[in-house]
Amino acid sequence: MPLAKTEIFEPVDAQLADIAKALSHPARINILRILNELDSCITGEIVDRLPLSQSTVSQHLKELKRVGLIKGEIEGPRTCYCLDEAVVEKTKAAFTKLFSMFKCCQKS
Amino acid sequence: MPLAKTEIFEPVDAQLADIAKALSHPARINILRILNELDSCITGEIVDRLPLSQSTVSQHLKELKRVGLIKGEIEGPRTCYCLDEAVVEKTKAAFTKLFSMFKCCQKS
DNA sequence: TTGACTAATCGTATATTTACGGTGAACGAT
DNA sequence: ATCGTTCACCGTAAATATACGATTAGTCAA
Repeated sequence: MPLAKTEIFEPVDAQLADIAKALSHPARINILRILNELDSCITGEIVDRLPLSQSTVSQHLKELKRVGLIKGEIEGPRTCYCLDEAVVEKTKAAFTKLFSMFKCCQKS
Repeated sequence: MPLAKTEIFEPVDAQLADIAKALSHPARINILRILNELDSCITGEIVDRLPLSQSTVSQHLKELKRVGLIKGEIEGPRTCYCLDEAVVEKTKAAFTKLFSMFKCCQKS
């Protein structure tokens, strides 16, 4: 992109778009499912469950951490990841609010 | 990306990621809000309301149309866009399902 | 038919994303 | 102190995304 015109838009929309971007790769959604299932686990476990290299998985984890959906705690030579429940709930609320805006979603 | 490894993942996750991608730009969320407010309108009206060029807006409309969230009907020299309510509702349901999966979202 | 208008598409430039192998820092065990 | 393990990060390559101006196809009015 020649220029990130993101600042020009409403902060609400920019934030929603930013989280949507974090969810815009199946591997990252998969990671969220894994962390939800296991409560918490180390990078290697996630790598084992995904058809991606260690470095690629690490990048996806970084992106999820960037928007706050997950948090990582260093435990010796490992890093233990888990969902940030507060952020997950906030994100759910944000999407719920977005969709509740639509007239067609208010009928039902 | 060297190779789109998207096919390797669960279809459910791939579809969710795909729609999230469509929502991953503030301009596109803005367009959805505009269409929801006006019920339907032509490209020019959307261009007037966004700080982007006509061709850029047209690209964003194309992306939203790609995932089905909006539909465009040619009316003479204009194209009239509106939300595809069925798809919007399905999308809402898909996100609701995703978030209802999380343990932390089941407490409340 | 000509001319004005609308909007999709093309071509282009730049930024970002995705993916990988490799490196190195940090830790724990020997 | 050395060695193996783990994983974040670097560099790199290729694909996509974002933005714009210019072009083109289509329609309608004069």
